[in-house]
Amino acid sequence: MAATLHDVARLAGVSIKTVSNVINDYPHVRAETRERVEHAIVELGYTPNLTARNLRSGRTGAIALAIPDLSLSYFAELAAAVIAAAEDAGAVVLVEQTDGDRDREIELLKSPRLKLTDGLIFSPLGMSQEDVAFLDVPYPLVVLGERIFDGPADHVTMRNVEAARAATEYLIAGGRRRIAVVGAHEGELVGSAALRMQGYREALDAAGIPFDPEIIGYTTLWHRSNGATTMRALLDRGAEFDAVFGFNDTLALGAMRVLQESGRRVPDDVAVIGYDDLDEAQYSIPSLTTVHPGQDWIARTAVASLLERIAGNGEASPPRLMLADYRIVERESAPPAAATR
Amino acid sequence: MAATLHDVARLAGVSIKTVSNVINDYPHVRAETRERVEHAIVELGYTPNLTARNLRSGRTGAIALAIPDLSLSYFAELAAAVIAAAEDAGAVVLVEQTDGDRDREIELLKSPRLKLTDGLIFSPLGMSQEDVAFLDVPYPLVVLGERIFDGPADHVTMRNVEAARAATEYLIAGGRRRIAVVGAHEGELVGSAALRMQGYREALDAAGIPFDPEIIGYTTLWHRSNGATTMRALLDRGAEFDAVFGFNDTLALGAMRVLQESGRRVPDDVAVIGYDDLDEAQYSIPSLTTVHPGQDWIARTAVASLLERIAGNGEASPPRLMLADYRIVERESAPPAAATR
DNA sequence: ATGAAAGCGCTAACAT
DNA sequence: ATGTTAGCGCTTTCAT
Repeated sequence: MAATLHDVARLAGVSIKTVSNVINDYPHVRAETRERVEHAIVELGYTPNLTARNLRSGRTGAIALAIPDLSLSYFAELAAAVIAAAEDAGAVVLVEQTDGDRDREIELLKSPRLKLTDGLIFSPLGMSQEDVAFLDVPYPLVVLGERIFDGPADHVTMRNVEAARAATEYLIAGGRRRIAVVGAHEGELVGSAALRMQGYREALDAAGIPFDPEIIGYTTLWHRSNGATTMRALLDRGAEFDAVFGFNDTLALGAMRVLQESGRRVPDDVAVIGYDDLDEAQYSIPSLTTVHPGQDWIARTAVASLLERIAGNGEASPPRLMLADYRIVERESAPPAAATR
Repeated sequence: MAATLHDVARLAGVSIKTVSNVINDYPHVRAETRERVEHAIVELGYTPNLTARNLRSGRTGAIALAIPDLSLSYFAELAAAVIAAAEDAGAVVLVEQTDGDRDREIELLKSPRLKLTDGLIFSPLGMSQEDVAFLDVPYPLVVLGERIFDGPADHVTMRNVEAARAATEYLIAGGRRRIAVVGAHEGELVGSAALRMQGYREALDAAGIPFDPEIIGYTTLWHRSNGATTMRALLDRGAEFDAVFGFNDTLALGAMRVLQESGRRVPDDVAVIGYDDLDEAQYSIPSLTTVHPGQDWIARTAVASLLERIAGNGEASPPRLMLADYRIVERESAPPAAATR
C-alpha cells in the first residue's frame, strides 16, 4: 500500500509532525533533519493522501463546472477556458452535464456530490428567473449566462443587448434593411434569446426600420440543425430578407448552409452574422462574421471570483455582476460597410 | 456549519451508528427509529461529508479524464460521452487538459492530484511508445488512442488501419485514382496518422495504384487551420488529385474550404472523405463523408472497464485491448460508387 | 527544533 | 436492534 506520514517518520527516525513540517515548508526544521526526511520520502515514494488532507482542512482544491452539454462547441470552449484558468490557480475541475434540463440543474445544486468540491461554476439553461431561490446554496457559487438575474450569487455574463444591437447596426451600416433572425425564443423574457432580440429591435428602431414578425425565425434549441430547419421554414413561407442574424454561430452556420443550398449567395444576396466567435466560424465558407463575446474573460473571471469566495471562507459580501466586453469580428459572410456589394 | 452525524444522532436521541445505518440502508433498523432519524436529517439539512466517507472507504466516486484539449471537437465529444457514461454508473468526472504535451502528460500520471480520484482514463498525444513504462502506475488506468501499445494498462481504441483502408477503398470504388492525404505525420510509427497512412497504402497496393509522395500532405497538428494550410501547400506545388483523405474531420473540412476557394467543385472535381464523424460533418457544404470510429462505444467501454478495475481492488489481471467497430458514413463530399460522377 | 496527541466526519468490527 | 469505539491520514495546537 501507499506510504503514509507514519512510514516516512519511522524510516527517518522522526515524528510525523516533523515530516509534516517538511512537506508543508514549515521554516523551523534543521537542514540535516529535513534532508533525512526528504530522503525517506523519495525512498518510499510517499505522496500525501489528499483525501485526508481535505478532511482536515475542509478544502478539496477542486471546483465543479456544470454546463448543459460538452458536445455543444460553445460550452466545450468555455469548459476548456475554465479548466485552463483553474489549473493556473492550482485547482482542478469536475465537469457535470445537465443537458439544460431544469430538474437536473436544481438537483445538481443540492447534490452532495458537490461536497467533493469547494465551489461551483454554474451555467443554467433550463432554470429561469422564478427559480432564483434555488441559487441560495450553502457553498460558493458563480453563475454564468442570462437565465437568471439578481440572484444571491456572483454572476459573470456578457452584454447581450448591446452586442446584439451592435451586430444589427453593423448589418444596417452595410446597407441591409430586411434582417431576418434565426433563433428567437417564443415568449422568453430574460434568456439570451430575449436579450439579443431586444438589442436587435433597438437597432431597428434607432434606424427607423419597422419590425417585421414575418422574418423572425423561432426555434427551441440552438444547434446546427435548428439553424438549418428554421431557415428552411423562413424560405418555405416566402420570407424576403437581405441579411440574417443568427443568435449563435451554430444557428448561423446551419442557416447559411440552407441559404446556399437554395441558390442564394452569401454575402451578395444575403449577409449573415453570428454570435459566439467559435473556432469554426473562421473556417466555414464563407467565413462567418460574428460577435466575439469574451468567453475567455468570462472563464477567467468566473474562476478568479469563485476562488476568492472560497478563500473568503463564506464571509458574506454582496453578490457581484461582472460583464464581459464584446467586439464584432468582421469576416466574409458580412463584410464591413465600405466593402459591401 | 453543516450538520454531522453526531448532530443528527443527538437530535434523534440515538447513536451515530444508528444514523449511519439509516443512511446506508442497513436493514435492521426499527421503522419508528428510522423515521425519527429521517426527521432529524431533514430538519438539520444533513448531507453526508463525502470527504470523510472517502477517507474511510478509500474511494472517492470520481474518475479523472485526461485529454489534450476540450476545444478540439473530437475530444469534446469524447469527454461528453465519458461524463454521460460515468454519470450512469454513479461516478463523477474530473477533466484535465494536457495540451498533448509529453512532459505534462507524464507529470499528470504521477500527480498527487489524481489522489482525488479512483482511476484515470488517459488519452495521450505527446507520449509515444518509448514512454510505455510511465503507464505502469499504482492506480487503475485505461488508455485511449494509438500513441502507445502493449502497455501495462487496459487500452480502448479503434481499428485505424482497417478503417483507413476502408475509407480509401471507398474512394477507389467511386472511381478515384489520385487520392491525396491531408494530415500525415513525418516519421511517425505508431500514432493515428501512421496507422491511417498504413491503411491508405494497403488500399492503394490492393488496387494496384502506385503510391505518390507528391500528393501526401504533412502537418503536425490536426486542427482546421492545418487542413487549410496543408491543402494550400499541395495546390501551390501543383499536385494533381481527384480525391482527398483527411485524417480527421477538421483537417478534411479545412482542406475542403481551400479546395472550394480555388474553384474546384466537391465532389465533382475532388471527392473528400474525413475521419471521426463529428457532429459538424453533417452540416458542412457539402456535408462530409467520413469514418464513424465508434466514439460512444469507446467512451462507454473505457468507463466500464475502469470501474471494473476499481471495483476489482487492484487485483492484477492481464491488460485488455478493446477495439471499437467503425463504419463509413456516406454523405455528399464523396458519394457512394453508384452515384459517382 | 521537534514530539505527543486531539480530532476532521465517517464506517465497520465488536459488543450488548 | 442499537451503542461503543477504533481507526482512515492528515494538520495543528500545545508541550518540551
